[in-house]
Amino acid sequence: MENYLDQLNDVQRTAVQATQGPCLIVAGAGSGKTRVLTYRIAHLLATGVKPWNILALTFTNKAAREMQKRIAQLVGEQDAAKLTMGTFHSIFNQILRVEHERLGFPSAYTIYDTADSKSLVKSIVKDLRLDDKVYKINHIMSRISMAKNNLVTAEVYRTNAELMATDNANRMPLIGEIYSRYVARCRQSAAMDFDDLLLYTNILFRDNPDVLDKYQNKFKYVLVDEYQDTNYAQYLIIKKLAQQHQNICVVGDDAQSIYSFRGAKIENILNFRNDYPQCKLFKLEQNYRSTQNIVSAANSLIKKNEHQIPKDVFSEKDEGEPIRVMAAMTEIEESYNVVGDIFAKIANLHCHYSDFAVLYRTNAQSRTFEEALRKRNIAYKIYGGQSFYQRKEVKDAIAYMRLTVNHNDDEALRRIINYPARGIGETTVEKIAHAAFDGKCSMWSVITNPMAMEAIGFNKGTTAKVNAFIELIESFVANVGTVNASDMAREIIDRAGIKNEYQGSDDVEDRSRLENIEELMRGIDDYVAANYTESNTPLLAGFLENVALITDQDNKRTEGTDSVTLMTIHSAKGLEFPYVYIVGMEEGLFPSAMSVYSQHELEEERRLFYVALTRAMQQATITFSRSRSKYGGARESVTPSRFIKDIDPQYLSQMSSGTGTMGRPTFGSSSFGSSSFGQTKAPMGASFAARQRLQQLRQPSASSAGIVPSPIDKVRAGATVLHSMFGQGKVLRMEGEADSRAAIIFFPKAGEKKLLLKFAKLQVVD
DNA sequence: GCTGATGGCGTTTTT
DNA sequence: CGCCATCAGC
Repeated sequence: MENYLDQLNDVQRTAVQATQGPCLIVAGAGSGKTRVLTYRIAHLLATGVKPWNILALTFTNKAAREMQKRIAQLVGEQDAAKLTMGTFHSIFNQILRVEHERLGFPSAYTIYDTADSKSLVKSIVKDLRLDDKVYKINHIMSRISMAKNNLVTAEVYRTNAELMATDNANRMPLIGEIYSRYVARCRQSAAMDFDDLLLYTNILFRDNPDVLDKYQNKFKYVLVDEYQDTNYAQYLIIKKLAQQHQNICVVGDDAQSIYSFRGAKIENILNFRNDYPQCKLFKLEQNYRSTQNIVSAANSLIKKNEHQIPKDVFSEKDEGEPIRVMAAMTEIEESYNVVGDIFAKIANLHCHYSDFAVLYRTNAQSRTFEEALRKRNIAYKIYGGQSFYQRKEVKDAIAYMRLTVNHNDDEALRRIINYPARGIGETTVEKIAHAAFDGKCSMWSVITNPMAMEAIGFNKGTTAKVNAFIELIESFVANVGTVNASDMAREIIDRAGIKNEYQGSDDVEDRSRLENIEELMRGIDDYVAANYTESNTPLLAGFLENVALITDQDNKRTEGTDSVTLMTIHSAKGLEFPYVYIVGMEEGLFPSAMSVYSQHELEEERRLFYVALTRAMQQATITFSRSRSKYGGARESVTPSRFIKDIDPQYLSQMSSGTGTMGRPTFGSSSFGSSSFGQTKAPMGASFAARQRLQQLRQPSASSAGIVPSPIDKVRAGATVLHSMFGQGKVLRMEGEADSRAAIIFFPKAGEKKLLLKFAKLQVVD
């Protein structure tokens, strides 16, 4: 502990020691950002600052946990546990639970997740009898979210000329109205969405100077990680909290700001020095992660951006290899090249599967790589996709718990009032919802109010069914304040009969649903175990307080297994791998986003590419396929990424282009991918290209020499070939075994034809 | 209520 | 091209 300062380089050490006053730490990729942050906190503690006076904010639970762990190693569990450390949302959620009265919310308010919000917006659009084809739910949600992130309340929204003009131009003049109703319905349901946690914190501090003062004095030292990712609401909270003591330290890297689509404002970090003119600026420029070549290549790329804090990231590691650029004819070949390369490295270099990462722009791009990895029996894990808490069965179970704790939670009620099916149909639910709307109350208040129910005029059967539902929930309520969360949750699951839906089925899906419910129960058990003391019985309400803020980003089940990582570049931020493949790099990072970038978007795409490159420690490989077009299909007139040419060529490999499938592409000229297949109607051109493609499949390119594509891929590629060869023919489906299949092709003039495919050799059968 | 057809639409993701 | 949501129809 006493020599912890020796474990830092000069800049890091000064940054750690500059504890007083505002401080901006610009941390280049791989420069030991987390290290500085944790040591800084340790140093604060060592110099006598009390742990409860320190607030440290992160963006993900994972980052918070990681930091907590590392601080505990430095200063011990005791002190580390007394720090206020966590995500923005979780910390301000905690504060709002305490100060709820100031905002007129009950302390057991529900947190609506994205699905709840979406369903609420949908129901409002329906109430207003608007066309949901015009009023696109996702668009409305992002407008509302954007407004909240910028602290624009519904009233302000509706009086803001610019916002209204935009909505009018988009033929959605009533978004302001939807926003108002959304806010009202959330209130009636005693619910906050994710954005509300930040918005209401701002309102709390704005309207209650005494409360603000209390927290300003509690948090004498404020530290923020990933500052480049803060949005306006977060920015303002931090600013207010730090106003009195001015001990605000933000850490981040403007070159890694890649979340503007969800409200992040790179300006926050760029303008920090304007907000705090006396701020001390530290630049962590030594990269401890990557070879010189990777660092230089990344620098040469990011240098092209106008808006940035200039810095000179350098590495003292070996020069290392140049960045490899590999082109392939098809995405299948691309994945074979990459996987073949991984395979060869594992065989030759004695490295592990977990040393490799395949990074792409969109989740959909993982498919071909998954298949290629499976063919080779290489273990892989794929990040992204549905998270545990978003699964239907888990959400259903939690909805029961939510409704038990907060009766007014309309979204929970809607979800389970007829689940498992108890004969309460949609019509009934809509009638209740309307009555709730008219009465400005929650749906629960309607169904538990005999007069209201009478007024709607349900028949006996329906009334009985609704009453049975009420009784079920009421029976939980009796115990929810005394029985511990585990037992309570078990009682709810059993009595609600959720498991019956899946029990006894031998469908794998149903099995996994049961397992997920068990997993949820174990999670609640863990919560109880972690919070149990003699004087404190952890209740269900306590578990629910945070459950919406939990994600399973770092899943225990996949952690530690030796496997290749497949993920989007976005989710790779903060990680590092010896070998990184940045794949699918044609047409920029996002296949359909050709030449649509505004200057800002272009710079963010460049930063994204920068993030991808700087994940690599030993070697980075960029690959792209010449056949990928916007939505599948075969098209050859694809320009290679405009971003590859932003890298200084001296850091790129000059690979042999002997096979025509490898090597550095020719930039800026039509010689690359000049054949116009897919656009042409000339069958000869198409079949020439198709023959070429077949050639590719028969003769694997240099990097994949010795690797024979599996029959399935040949057939799959075969389908593409067929499509190309016969021009207007449409491959309807494939039949038969992998190595000998039939392709059913529909020809507009000749009708259906069956073609036999044997190892990609074609034979017309019918 | 469930199933098949049909049509529309399509980044990145944490909380 | 495929996946999803939605809806008609049993």
